[in-house]
Amino acid sequence: MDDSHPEGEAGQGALADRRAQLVEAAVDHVAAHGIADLSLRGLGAAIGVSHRMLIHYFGSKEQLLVEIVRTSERRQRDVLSRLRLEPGLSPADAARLLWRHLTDPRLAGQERLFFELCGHALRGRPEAVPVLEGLVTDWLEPLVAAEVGAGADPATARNRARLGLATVRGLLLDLLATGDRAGVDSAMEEFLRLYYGPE
Amino acid sequence: MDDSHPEGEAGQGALADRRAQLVEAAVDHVAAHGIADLSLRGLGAAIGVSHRMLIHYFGSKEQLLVEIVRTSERRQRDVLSRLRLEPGLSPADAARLLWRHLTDPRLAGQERLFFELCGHALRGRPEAVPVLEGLVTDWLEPLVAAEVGAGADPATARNRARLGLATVRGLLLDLLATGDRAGVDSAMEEFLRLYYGPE
DNA sequence: TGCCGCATGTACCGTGTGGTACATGAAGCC
DNA sequence: GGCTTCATGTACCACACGGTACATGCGGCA
Repeated sequence: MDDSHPEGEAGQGALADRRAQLVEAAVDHVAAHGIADLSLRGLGAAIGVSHRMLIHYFGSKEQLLVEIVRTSERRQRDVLSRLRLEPGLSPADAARLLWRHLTDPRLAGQERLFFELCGHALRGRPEAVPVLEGLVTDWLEPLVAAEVGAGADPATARNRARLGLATVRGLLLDLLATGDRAGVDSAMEEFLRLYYGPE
Repeated sequence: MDDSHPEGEAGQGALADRRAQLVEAAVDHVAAHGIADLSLRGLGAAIGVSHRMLIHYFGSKEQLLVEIVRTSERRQRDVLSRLRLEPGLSPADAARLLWRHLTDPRLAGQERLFFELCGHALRGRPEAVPVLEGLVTDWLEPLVAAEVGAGADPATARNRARLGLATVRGLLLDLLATGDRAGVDSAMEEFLRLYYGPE
């Protein structure tokens, strides 16, 4: 068979639906088992298709990986967008809420995948490189806005935002590595004290 | 040939010397090219031996990886131990010096390898798992000691140390991902201001 | 010299991989 | 009913991998 493959960009046919469904299942599997030694056969067996079908729908493993990374990034952003902040919240409490969401054990697989992708991206693995570009810039803009809104001058706001992002990432890595939730939470509280002042 | 392989633990024969020499070359190569898709053949070709020899000296690829990780961790610790601090230095200046050392571009490959190994370790890859154990604990002790020495009570010292470690890691990841040295340095300065107070 | 032990190379094996050719079978359409 | 179209499965290919068997050659040593 030709397998003359379908639309180059996103379409809305049943075919695109099936693609989306497969990539969702793939991201679930990858978040649980890692992306490093993913094989089309193993993935297919796990999500109930033959590896032949994965090639059929995505053209190549490389393309599949690209889609997986894209979807994983989208999920990461969704974590933030699902966070509904009540208007009356202090900045420190808003940060606490965000931290609690990020460290939800149900997200652990996704967070592990994030750090795994960072490792691959730092090595120039093409499907993961886009992660690097969004790694800081994507998150900086809203954080800077929050800082400016809280009264910081733009230069300081940028530094503070970048610092906050880095600290959250570092503590998240600590948490995933050690599992010491109490210890990491305490360190985060210490940070919030330094960052927003006591009380 | 039998290849009845040599000492189970470190010895001092010429054989152990050759092993050490090979693993040093291997770490160099891995720091430059990543460990994810390392193959015995590729590594052998890069460092001038046949893949047969790597099996001969290390027994298996897995054992080689273990040695590579061990040596890479030792190098990481050496970065710290080579740092000679003059006694008169303020804590903030000592931190600045450490930061400058850690972000030396010549260490970039090593730092990338560190994050790459974190990713593998978080997935339970056996050769990398030891990284997780030392990831926080190894560094916490000296940092806590420094904090206590600077007058913090033990509980606060622990939180501050953990926070400092996480922030450094997060900013290091930012630097490797974006290459924006000036931006990351500014964020670090902001952190030092919060952490040690102005001036 | 003749032997031996060890380091190294070459050729090979079985396996798992990404990817392809071809078969099959069900749905739609005239 | 006969035809096409498409999704899916099966069988296969070439390749690179980790690992092994065997050959070769060099240094010490009696």
